[in-house]
Parts: sequence; structure tokens; C-alpha cells
Amino acid sequence: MPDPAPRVADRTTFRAVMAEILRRITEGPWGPGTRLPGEVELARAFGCSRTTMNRALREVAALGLLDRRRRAGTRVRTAPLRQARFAMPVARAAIEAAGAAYGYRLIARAAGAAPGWLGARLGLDPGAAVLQVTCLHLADGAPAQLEDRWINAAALPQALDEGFATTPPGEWLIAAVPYSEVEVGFTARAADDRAVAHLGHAPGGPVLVMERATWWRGAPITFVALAHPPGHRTTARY
Amino acid sequence: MPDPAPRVADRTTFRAVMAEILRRITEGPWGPGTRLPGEVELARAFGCSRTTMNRALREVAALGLLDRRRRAGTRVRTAPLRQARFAMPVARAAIEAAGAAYGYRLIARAAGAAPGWLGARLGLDPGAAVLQVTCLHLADGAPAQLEDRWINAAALPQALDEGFATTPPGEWLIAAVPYSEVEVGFTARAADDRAVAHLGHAPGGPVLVMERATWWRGAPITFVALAHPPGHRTTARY
DNA sequence: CAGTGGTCTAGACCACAAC
DNA sequence: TTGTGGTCTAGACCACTGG
Repeated sequence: MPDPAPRVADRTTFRAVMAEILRRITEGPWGPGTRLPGEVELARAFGCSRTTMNRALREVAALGLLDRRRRAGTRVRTAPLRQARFAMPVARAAIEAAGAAYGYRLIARAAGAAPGWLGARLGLDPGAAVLQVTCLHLADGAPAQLEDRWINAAALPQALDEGFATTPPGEWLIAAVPYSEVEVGFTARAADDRAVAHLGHAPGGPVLVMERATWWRGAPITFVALAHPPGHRTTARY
Repeated sequence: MPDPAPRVADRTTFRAVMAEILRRITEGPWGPGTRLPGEVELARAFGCSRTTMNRALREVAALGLLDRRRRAGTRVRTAPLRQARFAMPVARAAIEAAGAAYGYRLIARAAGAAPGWLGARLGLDPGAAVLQVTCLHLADGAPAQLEDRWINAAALPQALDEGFATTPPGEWLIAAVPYSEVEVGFTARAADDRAVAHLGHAPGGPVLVMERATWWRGAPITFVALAHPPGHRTTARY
């Protein structure tokens, strides 16, 4: 384990063990498919407790590089199970994190019946009462996201009393239903009139849309589609 | 803690503790902003060791619901730091996982100089030698992904000897460079001739494109753009 | 400067699954 | 059947940071 001069603690930390395990996987003798020695033996070899070795192996496995199974042992994945993590902040947080001033504009608000596709998507009864809100999130005055949102009125009747003139529905919802089950997806759509008017798309041009459906304890809460300006790219490193 | 009849172990498991913590956050007394008692006190209250309580709290924090800081204590996040995890499997795995037969077709392969945008994207020197491969992934014979890939020839000279007639470049790369650093993103583009010909898009129609750039130890390896058929949607739950 | 989380240790029992 | 990972415990020292 390469460890330069200013070594603070001499105890074998699980992070150091992890780093060495990663090194052995990427460079060292533990190529794809290798079966690693057991935890007990590894702990002895690394000079740490089995608990520490277990934690290190568990974290590396969480990165998707190891496959661990009882009795079968620990194996280096042939095809690493990589996964990208996209942070899903509220619009305001995302915009302010980029150093821009956040702006909000309500475009439309109406109560009505859920369209068929929405019912199918969320598991709503056909024609269920929903509140539909369209609004715009701005970064330094420039349109950043056009939001189309539907809120299940049966689950959140108090939403009908909200005007959403100054508070984005997303922020109101977070306060009303803090933690929910979410399904998120990306798709591409042709720009409609509103995308043209508010986001500056060419008519019919490609629009990146992020969609989120959320439930609380199995009950449908809300569905939102966020359209982005031309050329927008959502990225994540992993 | 609701626990039905066939209770196997009576020991307090960190999963049970976690479940109860989650329950208290979503339903119970620990609303957004609440400061939790310290680990020692919680462990006593739950009848488990501090180690177990620590593990439970750590995992809940990893879900993005708790904010933990030394001295400051553990706090329920006001705006949960939710993040979506997208699995990024190889095309073959994704298609076979959906129960379809995988098919592959090479469309073009050529060595040349890196275009300017690619150099900027990957950090390649302008005009660096790259191998460009275009291919199609099929699910039960139907086009599922149109792949445009560039491989840095300086980093992987042996790629120039590969024909990629039957082996998708992605699979070859996984074997050649098992674990790399990746940046992934989604964007929407207008359908070009190839998207029209191979994916059945209308000319200029919206195409969902997933892009991935990968490095190994800081050196650029490859860039790939995966175009999807009309109406495609990439989803993840969290 | 002191309270809180971060982490290590040694030992133990257990569940699962491959042999 | 039995080896391997999964997890709990009790105790301890430490690092960070908020007051």
C-alpha cells in the first residue's frame, strides 16, 4: 500500500484497505473473474480485523465491482455493474448551485380530470380529479425548465387551495409529502407551442424531457415533466 | 416495529432499526429538520448496540434523508438529497434482461482524426488519431440502439487491429479496460439520416441520446453516443 | 473545549448455498 | 454438510467542529 510521508494514523483504516483492493482489481493481480480469498484470510494478510475487511469489501461491492455470495465467496465482476447517480434537486437548488439567481413564473393552473395517459402512468382511476400546473423556472432571468405538473387531488386536497403564484409546486409538495417513492425517466419530444414560446425551441425541434412520477405509500401523488432548453445536457459522473 | 409471526431472530437487526427510523421520518415524530438524539441514546432506546445504530443511521443517510455531522449531530434533511441511480449495462445485457434476443450489426468503421468537439469533450489533443465505429444493437431483430463510438488510438492501439464485425466495441472495451472513470449524460437531438434509416425516426424528429465518456487513470479512452428509437424512455426508480 | 459521529477490534453466532 | 459472508456486541480511541 503506497502511503507517503505524512501518515497520520497507523491503524489500518477501511478506506486504505478499500483503496488497495481497488488497486488490485484495476491494476494488480485481481483481474475480472478472480475469486478473492475469504475475509478471514484477507484480514490477516492486510493486518486488520475481519470487521474492517468486511466493511471495505462491502463498499467495493456497492461500487459494483465485486459479487459477494455466501458460501460462494467474493468474485471480481466480469462486467462491472456500474450505475450512474443523478442528483435530483429541486429547480431552485439546481439553479442556485450553478451560481445563478432563481426565478419563478406561473403560467397556468387548472383543476380537471386526469387524462388517460396520466392515469396509466400513475395508476390513477380514469377521470380522477387532478390539479394541473404549468410554470417556468428561470436562471438569471433566462428560462431553464418548463414544468408541467399534475397533482392527485384525492391524495392532496389541500393543493386545490394553493395558487402557486409565487411558490413552485415542487417546493410546496416537498413540504407536504416529504419522502415518497419516485420513478424518474428521460425522453425526447418534439417541441410544442409552449416549448417554442417559453424555451426558444424551433417548432418540432428536439426537447429533452425529464419525467418524475411519485407515490406515497403506494398512492399516486404527482407527475411532472420538465422540458429543457435546446442543447441542454444532463450529466453525472461515476 | 411491526413484525409478524414467524420471527426468526429476536436480535435487533440494523434493518429493523432502519425501517423504524424511516417510519419515524416519514410518518412519525421525526419530521423535516428534526434533530435526532445521539447514537448512544438511540441505541439504548432501541435496545441495540451503538455499532448497529450507527450502521442503520449511516444507511439512512446514504439514502439522502439524513444529514450527519460531527458535533452537530444527525438531522432530518429538509429537502431530501434524492438521487436516481441508472444502471448502465452493456447493450447485450440490457436487451437480454428484457427477454429479447440480442443482435449486432456493424455499420461503419474508420480510423481518422478526432473532430474538434470530441477533443474538447474527452480532453484529446486536436487531431489525435481515433478509431470511429458505428453499429446497431437489435432486440429480437428490431433496432434498439444506434451506437456512434470513438476510441482513442493512442491509448488503445490494439483497437486498430479489431474489425468489430461481430463483437460490439463496448464489449471489447470492457475486456480491454475493465474499470474506468465515466461521465454519462442525456440530451435530445434532431434525427439525422442515419437515425431515420436505422431507427425509423422522422427526419428532424426528436432523438433521445445517451452519451458516455470514459477515462482510465486520467487518460481519455472512448466516447460513445447511443441514439434510441422514437418514443424511447429511460427510467429508474429510487 | 467538549459533544457527536467515525471507525477499529476481538469474538461470536447465524443464514445461506454450493458441494 | 460446511465453508463463506452477514451481522451483532461491548468497549475503546479518535477527529472534527460548533458553541
